[in-house]
Amino acid sequence: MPQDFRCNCPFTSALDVLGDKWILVIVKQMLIEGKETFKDFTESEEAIATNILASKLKLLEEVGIIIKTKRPENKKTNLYLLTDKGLALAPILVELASWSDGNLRDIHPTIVNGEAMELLRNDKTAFANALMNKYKEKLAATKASMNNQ
Amino acid sequence: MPQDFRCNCPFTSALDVLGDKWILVIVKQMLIEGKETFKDFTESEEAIATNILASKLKLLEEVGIIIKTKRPENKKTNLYLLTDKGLALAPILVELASWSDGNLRDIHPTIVNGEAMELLRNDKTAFANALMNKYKEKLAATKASMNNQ
DNA sequence: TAATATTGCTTGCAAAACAAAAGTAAAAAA
DNA sequence: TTTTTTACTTTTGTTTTGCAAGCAATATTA
Repeated sequence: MPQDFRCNCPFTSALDVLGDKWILVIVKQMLIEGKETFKDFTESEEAIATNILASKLKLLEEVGIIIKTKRPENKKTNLYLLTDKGLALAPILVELASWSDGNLRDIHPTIVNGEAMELLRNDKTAFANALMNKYKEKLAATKASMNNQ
Repeated sequence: MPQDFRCNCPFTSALDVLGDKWILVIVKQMLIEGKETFKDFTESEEAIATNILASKLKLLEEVGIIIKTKRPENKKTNLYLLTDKGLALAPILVELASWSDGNLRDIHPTIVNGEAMELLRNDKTAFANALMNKYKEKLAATKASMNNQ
């Protein structure tokens, strides 16, 4: 199923791809929590069911937000990594968190409010860039370790 | 049903509220296309079904993103207006459109690419602020016309 | 004023998406 | 070589979505 779009509106088209409860949560887990294997995702606090995880990972790969690889020394464990298209979602995630921070605490008082949130509040663009750079470094390290094998 | 949250993560919590195919499309229609009545929404190009529209409007109201009013001279037509909490979604919408612009054209070449998109590309923050200010002016005008009656 | 149209829904039903639990096959570890 | 781990798939519901029709209250037109 090659993604279907409702119309030519850029807002709506983004939601045709990203508009559900899981897609961006998976991207967040990769970008912020460093998850990269099927098992990693099943162990997250959001507790996604394995059948849904499998279908969403497939969709993310089809759209080009992630790629699926393996480390040369391990034939079993798949590695799911963000592409540039996936990394470009960082500013959306940051805006989502910022909106929660400012507008959801009245109906959901236990939303975390740590040091990272302070940084995010202070400069959203810088926060998003930091996330992307950190992930790019990780990607570079992963690639390097693969070539060493 | 008072909104349920999966966990205390600000990213995930935003998606608990906004993560579906319609919520942000309705907000977009209000903020960008100036829609404000039930009929307005049913006539949009995204063609939402009336039962889904009704349920989503209810949810948006419960969460506090919109309010439902009437003009004093018309007892039939409901007016749905964005609250501050709803207006604060503008930066998210802008980031979504920006991501589409830069990352979806390969699989969806007919995404619109007009003058507005150029402005958005040029300065996302300014674009979001302009949207919010324009809507606030409209709100002020609506309120004023109500007091005149 | 009576008939007609409009607005804002609700209801019923089929299809698709989501979810919990269990099962499975290949690879890795003991 | 047995056990465990990883990455799924399958099965069986339940919930959400979507289409079509219906309906009541208000507004408009004749």
